[in-house]
Amino acid sequence: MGIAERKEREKEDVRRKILDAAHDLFETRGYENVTMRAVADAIEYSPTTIYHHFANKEDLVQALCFEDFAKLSQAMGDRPLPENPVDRIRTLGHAYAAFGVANPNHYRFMFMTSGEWKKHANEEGTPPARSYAFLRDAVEAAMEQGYFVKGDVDLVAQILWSAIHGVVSLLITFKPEQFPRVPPRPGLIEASMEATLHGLLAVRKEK
Amino acid sequence: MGIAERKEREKEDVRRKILDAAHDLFETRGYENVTMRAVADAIEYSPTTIYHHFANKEDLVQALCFEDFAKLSQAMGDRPLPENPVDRIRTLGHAYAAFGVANPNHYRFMFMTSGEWKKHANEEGTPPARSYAFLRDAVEAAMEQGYFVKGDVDLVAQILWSAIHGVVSLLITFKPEQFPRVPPRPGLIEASMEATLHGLLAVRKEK
DNA sequence: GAGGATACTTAACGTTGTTAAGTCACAGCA
DNA sequence: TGCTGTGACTTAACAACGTTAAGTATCCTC
Repeated sequence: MGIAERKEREKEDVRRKILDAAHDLFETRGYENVTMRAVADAIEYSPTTIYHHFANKEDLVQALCFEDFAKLSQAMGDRPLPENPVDRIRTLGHAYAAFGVANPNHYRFMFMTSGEWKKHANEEGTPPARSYAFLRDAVEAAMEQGYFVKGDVDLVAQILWSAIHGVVSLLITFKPEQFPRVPPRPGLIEASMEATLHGLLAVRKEK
Repeated sequence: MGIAERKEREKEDVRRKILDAAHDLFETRGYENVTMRAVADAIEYSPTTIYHHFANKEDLVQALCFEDFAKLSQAMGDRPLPENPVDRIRTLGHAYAAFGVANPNHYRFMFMTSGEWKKHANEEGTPPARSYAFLRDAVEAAMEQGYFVKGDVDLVAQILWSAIHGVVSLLITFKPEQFPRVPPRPGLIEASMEATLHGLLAVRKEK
């Protein structure tokens, strides 16, 4: 009885088309220009069709977002990670920043807009949680091996996350010429990460 | 001939009413619920009236934004700033973070959405530029007095800005229970600022 | 071939930002 | 005092948005 499977597959195809078209629009026209009608036009279906595959726009955009989180955690995990935990944090940070700068519209939606869908971001196994786990593990190792002062692993992971997120989000929010007074300095990403890492290293002199 | 002045004043009053109503809506209902009609309802005028005071919604919201930037730079400058430049950076950071956490919707619009209006953010004398100047001056002093390694003042200022911005923006984007795996650790703001400052201090041990 | 499920479309609703056209009060001049 | 014009404001409408009720068409099942 392959008929049900074929129908399933055809329905899945349309769903895929919708997601791909939405992804494209997202990237080329930005979030505010991803309208249900535009997506429908792109795949040559009526707007109503989308509602047979997604409950509403938020639902569609959440599905898109989870796919992007999966891409992010893949980008963070695919190249071989250094043994040294501090170097590992550096590598992860670079992959994270590169993803954000290369996909500003997706990054904006993933990390810079609130939404009910983020309700499940903290559940183990979801893409956001997996991305965070990469960082957390490295921080834990860095503490165990004496690179960082032993302490609250999540606090340190959040410090590192917010530092790199701060740079990325400023870079994609303000065009270079819109930065207050001075465009972003070249090497800001690296310099910010190095400063934060240095600040966390165990051997340091108090002010 | 006080008539022209009185008319001027009356027009200014309506403009003020619009801005105040929009400000309130912004705070209580969030950006997406600030509609021209809602603002008009709040001040008991027709929606069209707003267009006699502002070119369009973006223009209105830009005016709102510049006012908020003025409040921010006031919040950063009103309490007496410590002499010690590193302490001054701490104080400025706290004021900045407190403003962001207390006014998430305004903060979101000021620092987390791109817009043509930000075109003028880099011009000297504008509120955004003034806020940045506070930080930059402190960094410059910290370098001259030997607290920070002498180098690119703007780079260091941008590192500090992005660090504190990263924390604030994550805090107002993700509800505590939406953080990946673990809610924001208490003291994250302070810990992040201290880590960054330590990382920038002149006396430090390389890894 | 009848019945029914399922994928899709048409047409509409209410809401949004925005604007063309019109009203109305009042200052300035005769 | 009455005419005139300016300018603040309103009414009514437009197109585009997200969303949905109702209808059509296609194809599997019996």
